[in-house]
Amino acid sequence: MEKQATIKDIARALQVSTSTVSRALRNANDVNPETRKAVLALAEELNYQPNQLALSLLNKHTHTIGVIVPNLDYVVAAMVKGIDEVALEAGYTVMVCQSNESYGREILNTRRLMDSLVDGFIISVSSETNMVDHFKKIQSQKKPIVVFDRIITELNAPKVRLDNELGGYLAAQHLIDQGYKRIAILAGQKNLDISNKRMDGYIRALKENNIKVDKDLIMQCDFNQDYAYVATKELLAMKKRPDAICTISDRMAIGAMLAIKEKKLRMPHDIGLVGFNNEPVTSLVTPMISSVEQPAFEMGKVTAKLFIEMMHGNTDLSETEIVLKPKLFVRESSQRLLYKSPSSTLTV
Amino acid sequence: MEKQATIKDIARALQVSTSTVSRALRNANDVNPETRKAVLALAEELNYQPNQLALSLLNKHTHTIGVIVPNLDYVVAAMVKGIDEVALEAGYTVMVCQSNESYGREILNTRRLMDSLVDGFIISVSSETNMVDHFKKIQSQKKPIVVFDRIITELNAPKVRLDNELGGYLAAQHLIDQGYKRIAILAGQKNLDISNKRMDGYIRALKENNIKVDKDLIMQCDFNQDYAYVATKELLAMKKRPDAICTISDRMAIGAMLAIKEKKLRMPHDIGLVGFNNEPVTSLVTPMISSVEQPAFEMGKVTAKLFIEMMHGNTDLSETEIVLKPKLFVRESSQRLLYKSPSSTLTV
DNA sequence: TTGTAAGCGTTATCAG
DNA sequence: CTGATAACGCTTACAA
Repeated sequence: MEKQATIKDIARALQVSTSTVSRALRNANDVNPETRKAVLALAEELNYQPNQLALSLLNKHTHTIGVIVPNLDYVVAAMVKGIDEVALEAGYTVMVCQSNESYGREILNTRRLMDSLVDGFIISVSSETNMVDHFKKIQSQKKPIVVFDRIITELNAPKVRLDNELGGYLAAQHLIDQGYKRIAILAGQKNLDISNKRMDGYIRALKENNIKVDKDLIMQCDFNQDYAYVATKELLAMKKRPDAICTISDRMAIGAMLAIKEKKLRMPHDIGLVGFNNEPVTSLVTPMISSVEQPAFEMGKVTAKLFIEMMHGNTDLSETEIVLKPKLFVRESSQRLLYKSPSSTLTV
Repeated sequence: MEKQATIKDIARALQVSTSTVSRALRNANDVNPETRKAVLALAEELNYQPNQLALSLLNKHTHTIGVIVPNLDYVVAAMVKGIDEVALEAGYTVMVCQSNESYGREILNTRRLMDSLVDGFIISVSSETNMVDHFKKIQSQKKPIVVFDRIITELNAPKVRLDNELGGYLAAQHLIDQGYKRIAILAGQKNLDISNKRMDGYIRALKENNIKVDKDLIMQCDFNQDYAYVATKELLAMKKRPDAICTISDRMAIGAMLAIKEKKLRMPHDIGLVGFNNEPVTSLVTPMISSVEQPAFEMGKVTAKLFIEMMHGNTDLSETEIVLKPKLFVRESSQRLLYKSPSSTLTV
């Protein structure tokens, strides 16, 4: 069982032509039962596996999907798992590459995957990405792209995303309902659609409730915990500090929480907090953090299904945009109405 | 720029043979400068990219590594990131597949990746895996395998792993140092080397300190939080309940913590707890959980390097086993000596 | 310096 | 029912 056996080996051993072997193997109808049996037996014995490379060269497809994601954080991992699930089922293998939030890395990844001749791409862009030339190049070569989660509007491709605007709205509206008046938001980078939309939702909630939008309460910072920590310290140092904070990720919420604890402010009494993603950690910290959940696994599945559909592609899906709904999970960090006093039930 | 341009297109356009084009493209020395210039210019214009499939078919390698992991949890994601880093640098693209802790899925993944003709494999086995036939099949076809993290001793392949025994030892010894007497352990499944080794370390620590090993205090349960929660409840219901618990993952530590809190026991006063992995969550919960750190990113890098070395493969590395050292991070959950009384400094 | 032809593993088309 | 032959895109002797 040294080198993989090929059709030729079988043909030679059986004194027939390669085409006969090929036919026998694929159960074509016009082959002598005797011959077929012999071929099948030998194939089994030699542990014959068709060389996919040769097939791909012939058929021009590899049954492989290139997935490019900015990182493999909790939510993204869940999305990837969803993609994986559906892809596997449909007979596709998935190549996952991380851009590490780097534009350059993303370009490199796309090139590498193109080289590997994936059949198409499923992409969530890096936070640095605001040009799409590298993706358009893919499309110009007729390879389908589906964009998900961090979509990029400039690209003409089917999209699957969360209703981020609604997510931001839900968070802010909830804080308003709880009686908070000066609500700040830790938004992400300016060029991320995902951040802007969540911020839009926040703004809409304020406006609908006739609360003036205060630019000073909008912090555009990096997605991560440390930046959020710093930004929150800034917010809390203001003369008129906010009495609630929306964030667009749980990681940022954690950063904010750390800054809040450092200031010895009590949640939800002195200040309210809402995260985003509904990671398990939100119900592990004290107080537990309210958070907007996105159906990550589901999103992955939907995206992969869309991709498969596109591959089979009769219909034009380029205008398709599937929007999934977020859901707010209310926990301690924002329920001011429930806890009038600094009750000890909050800290176990 | 419709279909990818091929060497033939260039040849036809320039009225030369494909071999000339091929040579010109690869800067072979025996080609007319004029011709070469023309070829290069046209290639550029047509955005010519060599078809890797054809090359692979010819050269029998794809510059692709198949990575199979049981899941994409925090630590694993970090390892994958490390692998990715090194692989990319070395010109390899990585195909990450999750087995979802399923033996069947793992087999499917290996077959798929073999079909995709990856050059070799980097593998961390599923918790269900105790047969290695599917891996031996790979090896019989001369594809290199490097096993990492969850290694499987039955397989004759280079291995990269944590000194799990030491990890377990560190945790238990620390608890002993803190004066805990009845130390339980939540170990993982029996067939996971990783679990057994950590348990061995725990046992060694007890023995070295002349503490009798009590079978009842050793719980073999699944890796996850819920099982750990249940197991801990059982432990705490014993007539002579343990006064400290070692776990082999932070997820399990969290499960244990939940059960402990439910019982209204105080950490570290009434009971000590140590986790494993040093995930960020350990310092976010109250009390903060001591945990054994493994250099995950580093492990990924080392593994990939070993793989690359194996590919270039002159030397026989099959006996190689690289062992990385864990490090204990001591936090509140186990520092009994520091906190004599149920001080409020523990809960913010 | 260039072209021809064979080969990588497979399938499809067309004769026989 | 079976066998040549060409083709997928590329490289590489070998010949010219």
